[in-house]
Amino acid sequence: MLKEKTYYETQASEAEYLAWYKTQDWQTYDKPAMTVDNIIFAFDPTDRQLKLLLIERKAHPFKDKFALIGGFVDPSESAKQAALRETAEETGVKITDDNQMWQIGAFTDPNRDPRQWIISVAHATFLSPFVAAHAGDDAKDARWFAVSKDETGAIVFLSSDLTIGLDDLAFDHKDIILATFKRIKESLDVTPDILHVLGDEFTSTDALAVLNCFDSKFEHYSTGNFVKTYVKNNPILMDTGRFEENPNKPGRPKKMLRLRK
Amino acid sequence: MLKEKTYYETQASEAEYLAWYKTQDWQTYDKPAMTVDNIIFAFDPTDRQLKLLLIERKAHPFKDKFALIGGFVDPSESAKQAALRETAEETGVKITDDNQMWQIGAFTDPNRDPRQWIISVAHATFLSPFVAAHAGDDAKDARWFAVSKDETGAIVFLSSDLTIGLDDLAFDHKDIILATFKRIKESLDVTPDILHVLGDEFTSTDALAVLNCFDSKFEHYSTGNFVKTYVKNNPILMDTGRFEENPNKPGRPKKMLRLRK
DNA sequence: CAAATAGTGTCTATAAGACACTATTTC
DNA sequence: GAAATAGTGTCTTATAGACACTATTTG
Repeated sequence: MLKEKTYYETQASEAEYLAWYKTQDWQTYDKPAMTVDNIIFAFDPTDRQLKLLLIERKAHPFKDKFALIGGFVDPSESAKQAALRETAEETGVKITDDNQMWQIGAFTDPNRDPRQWIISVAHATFLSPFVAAHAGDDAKDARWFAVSKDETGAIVFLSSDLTIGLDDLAFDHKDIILATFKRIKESLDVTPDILHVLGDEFTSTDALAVLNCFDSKFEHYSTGNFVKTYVKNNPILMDTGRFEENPNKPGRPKKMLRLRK
Repeated sequence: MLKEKTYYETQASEAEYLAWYKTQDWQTYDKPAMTVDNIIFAFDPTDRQLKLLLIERKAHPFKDKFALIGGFVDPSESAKQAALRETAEETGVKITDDNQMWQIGAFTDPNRDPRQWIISVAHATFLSPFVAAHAGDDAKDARWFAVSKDETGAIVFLSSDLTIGLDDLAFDHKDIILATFKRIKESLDVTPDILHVLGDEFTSTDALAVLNCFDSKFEHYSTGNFVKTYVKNNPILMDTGRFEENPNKPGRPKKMLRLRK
């Protein structure tokens, strides 16, 4: 028997090896279930704020806690394909631009789920357009939370009648979200893909509002310096030449910008 | 039956739910096998070059191709713990500093392994000290390759009698290595953890040699400008006040630098 | 016209990089 | 002293950010 294995592994052709491999009944290693969790960001045009989609869990474990959107990965798809599928199912939005979804990483602590060995590959999604949230089967509620910071600088999520902190989240979603914010912040000057939440064209004011959620250096930035640094000199943003239509507000018309390809 | 499930999921306490959960015979989702692949970098003091550890596969699939060090993840450990264990097994070096190993990401294309559904969580390791390579059971050979570039700028790996390119590697290890180089390059100015391959203390010349493998902007950098930018002004490196011992070479004695904590 | 808002111009401090010059060692 | 190597000083240029000023719109 060992001879046969050695023959196919080292003497036969790769095609022969693979054909033989499928016929064998392998004693396999233990395997984890694989899920994806999706950190979905979008920009709410009503109040011009960056928001994060969370669901309130209906069932144990972590009943009544808020959690990221997630689901199992199918054997025929990659983690990214699963995350894209879940995004389309949950929001109705089909992400087309590859830069609108980043893999953040695999979260693999064997105790991260109290039920069984379940790993999760986290993806951050920069959704556009903004759509209303609706709860699926496993959720009591689904809603958009504005991304904000408390007095101590910790990330908090605000909705009309509820404020939640990272410690209020289910599973290891605190870690996942922290890793996501760290990654987005570190990439901001090079690949500010988070701006995809603003759609194809956007104003410098909205861009600053979004960037400020990740790096407070933008807080005291004038639109003037922003445009100079990120549009005139840098290869990141560009001026479309168009202006905002129907602002319904006083003020000089805003230039529409977009990400360079 | 459905009533019982609903009761435990939504009415019972979480402890009761989990106790009940373990008694159930769940029809599970298909699960992938989970491996780690390890991109192990080290600095060879003999020729003062950054090197990458690859093994030559003894058996199908990808027989005779070079590949990253890898192995299965145990249900009791995280992917990082598995990668640390594999590193210790393969090299004898026990990594202690958390910054010496980064998770690069999960590689989950369902066809990445021709045999079955196997995902891999890639980790980059900045090994120190440098140790000789030795082939394990599944390898015909294990060796250190100097990290270099060909005329077109593509990454190539050099050893005394063999040059291999990314397309010569097994599985999707080309993608894994490309993602690793990209990530290290992007983080260079903020977290140059790759310099851990140099040990606790190192010279500016060696640091430049390592950094140059990831960003060619260091190619025409004088040690003078390097020290000014990365040691005097920046919070990344610092001068230890000591000098290199026994250089056995002409030239002004080299200052020893180290990464700030 | 006042208020609101955004974009431009200008100045200053800082930093990066080029490069000549100095320092220290081996042979 | 010549060759090899590393570190320092200085100059130029580019850029970030502060901030005053200008532009455009609503009411």
